[in-house]
Amino acid sequence: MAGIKDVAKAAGVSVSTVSYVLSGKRSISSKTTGKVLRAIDDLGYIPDASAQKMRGQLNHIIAISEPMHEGMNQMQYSAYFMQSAWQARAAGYDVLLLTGLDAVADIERVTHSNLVDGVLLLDVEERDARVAQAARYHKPCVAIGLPKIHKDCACVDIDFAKMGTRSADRLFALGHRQVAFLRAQEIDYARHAGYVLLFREAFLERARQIGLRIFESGPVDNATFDVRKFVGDMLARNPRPTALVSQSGVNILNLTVTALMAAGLKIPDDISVLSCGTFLCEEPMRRPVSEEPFEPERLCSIAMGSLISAIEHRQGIAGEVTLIDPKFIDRGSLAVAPKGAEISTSRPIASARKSRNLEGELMN
Amino acid sequence: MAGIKDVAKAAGVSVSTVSYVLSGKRSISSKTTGKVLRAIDDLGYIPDASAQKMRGQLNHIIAISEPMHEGMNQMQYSAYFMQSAWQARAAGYDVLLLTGLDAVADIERVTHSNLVDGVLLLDVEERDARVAQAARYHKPCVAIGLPKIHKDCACVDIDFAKMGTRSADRLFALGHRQVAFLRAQEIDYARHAGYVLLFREAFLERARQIGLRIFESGPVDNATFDVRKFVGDMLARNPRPTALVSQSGVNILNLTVTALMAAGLKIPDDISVLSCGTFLCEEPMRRPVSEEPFEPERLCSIAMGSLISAIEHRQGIAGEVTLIDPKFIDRGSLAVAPKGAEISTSRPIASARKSRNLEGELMN
DNA sequence: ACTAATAATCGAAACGTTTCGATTCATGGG
DNA sequence: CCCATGAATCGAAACGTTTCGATTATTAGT
Repeated sequence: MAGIKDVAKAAGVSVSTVSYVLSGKRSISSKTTGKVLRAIDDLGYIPDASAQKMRGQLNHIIAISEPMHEGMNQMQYSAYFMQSAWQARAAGYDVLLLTGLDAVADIERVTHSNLVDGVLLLDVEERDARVAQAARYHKPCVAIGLPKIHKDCACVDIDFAKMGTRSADRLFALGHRQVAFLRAQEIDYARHAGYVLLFREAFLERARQIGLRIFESGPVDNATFDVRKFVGDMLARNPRPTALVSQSGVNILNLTVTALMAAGLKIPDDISVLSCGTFLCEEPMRRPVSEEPFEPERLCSIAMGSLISAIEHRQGIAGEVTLIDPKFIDRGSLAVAPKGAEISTSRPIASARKSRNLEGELMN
Repeated sequence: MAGIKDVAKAAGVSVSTVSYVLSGKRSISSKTTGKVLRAIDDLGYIPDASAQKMRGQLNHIIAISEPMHEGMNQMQYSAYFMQSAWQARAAGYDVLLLTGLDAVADIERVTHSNLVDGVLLLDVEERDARVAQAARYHKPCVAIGLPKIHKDCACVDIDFAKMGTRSADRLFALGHRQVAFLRAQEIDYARHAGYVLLFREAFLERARQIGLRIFESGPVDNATFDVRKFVGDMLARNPRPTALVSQSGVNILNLTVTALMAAGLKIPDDISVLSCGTFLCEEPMRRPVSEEPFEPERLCSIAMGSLISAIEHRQGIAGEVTLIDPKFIDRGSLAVAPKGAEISTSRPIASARKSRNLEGELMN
């Protein structure tokens, strides 16, 4: 393998001259520059990354920590990871993936051994050890997510609390007063995934404040959840909910939507549906559903940007929190609450076209 | 950051003694060993990876190359990648992901700059530049896949040619003579994905040899493929195919199976279904289908094993080819060819009456 | 008690860069 | 013609390890 010495020899100059040609930190005559560049090209010289790093140069490597855990949503998982990798690459950084179960140890290993320039934390939970221990890394560190303890780590996330408040308000403004709430998977609450908890809490709290009556689903498990029962119970209520807010994954939501339609309800005329803190690939949905989505691309872009800026300007970012406004995607599954449904369940739901027409006329 | 000098000072020994304690390459008295280990622990010392690498030590980093390309199957993509990362980690290696579009340049960069100890190539195509250029890397390199030119690179893959032959034989042995063949996505043939071509070629060739009549689908595009037409055309043939071999993805296959069942055909009594070179997540399938699957886990395990062995024993593996026997998963969708169907299509297809009606409908 | 072997430890060179300070050479102002 | 300035280049130190050869301390064999 050709080293800088070989280049120097081939070009008939000293080692330091070659280095200065490459870094441009001192002026070099154009004649010499030419000779050196030609030699570099001839020999296919590429500087040794380790030697450079030893001299305090940047590696242009970023560690991404995403420990594998059970019930992990593969799609969602790779969405964040791929986005981050892509963003990093666009900025000239390579990505070292850490999936080990003892994440803190892994991060400490790669930072202390000076293998990476910075760290990005994915899939962080409400009480995340990786974030809590960030001070130990001695390298810039950014998390996507907002754990309780985050004073030693920069955090970037969607403002899920605002999302909860806003969703309650949104339905209220449309006249809904009875709202069904479909929980996320139980396992996500159990592992204290921040976004799940933040949204639910804020949503329920706001609902209470403004007088939205909530019918919350039982625990959800993708494999065993009984959608028919949930929908049955929901429609049996009096007064019947006129809107459904879902935190659940695309599969369960799709089944639920299908069941609602099978029960003769039209979306959004008879029932509004809103999915929050989710990532609906359009494809498998029976009917498009409006949502306040995850935004892996935007989040990763912001996080990676601030991480790289911290790295390159060698300035700390510990404790910085960036919450971005949730976005609303209108797929037409939200509408004004139907008048009839609030008063009594003994009326036909929507099975008859007439009744809906009548309602429509009455509302004019 | 504590360095080896600090440890030496704290333990009251020389730098080289500390190094020997760590590497165990010379005998050190247990008293000294104790002092040194305590100092290391106190200071939280972790050796600088760059300095070690400069002395010719291994990095324990493996580059995984998986260029992003259009129409990439996210699920399948991450399956291989995650498996590899997992296997690497289990062997004490971290993983550097290269997704850039100019893959050869990226690999050359990380190998020449001595950033990684070896390279794993994923998603390789029949004429894969990364494999063809493997000689330039000067580091051990293993590909999952078997391109035409592979003399400078070790290759690990399922024996898709054997899979093709065996599938033809399997159906023949069950008495099938008329077989429909559902192609993979056109884009996969177009980019010369090796497995797709190898399987199809071997399957069709063997079919010709033993006298299997093949009805091949038109070009498939996940977004636009007309499943109804394909199934309609297939059932309209005389004699009607008694088996379906599919190279297509799970979505199209599922639709096809659904259409077949809707047409009144029972699987496997009226028609056998076999999926080859696929990765059927059970969940979304309307009916389980027997398959000769991809085996990401096995493949990655073998590939990573031989890569790491080459790295650690510093011995070349260029040109080594490992083809593993395809596996057959019986999900009960294969059966002996129905007697009637072979002779004439004027006979009822299934045991039932409405099948003719449906045939008629489909032909409209 | 003396030598030979072995165990334990140390000092210094080497790995491939970057960068500081020193040196040389040309240029222009007085 | 001399000195000061700046451009172009060089030599050597430094980064944090590993490892070689040398040195000293210990043990065993006679």
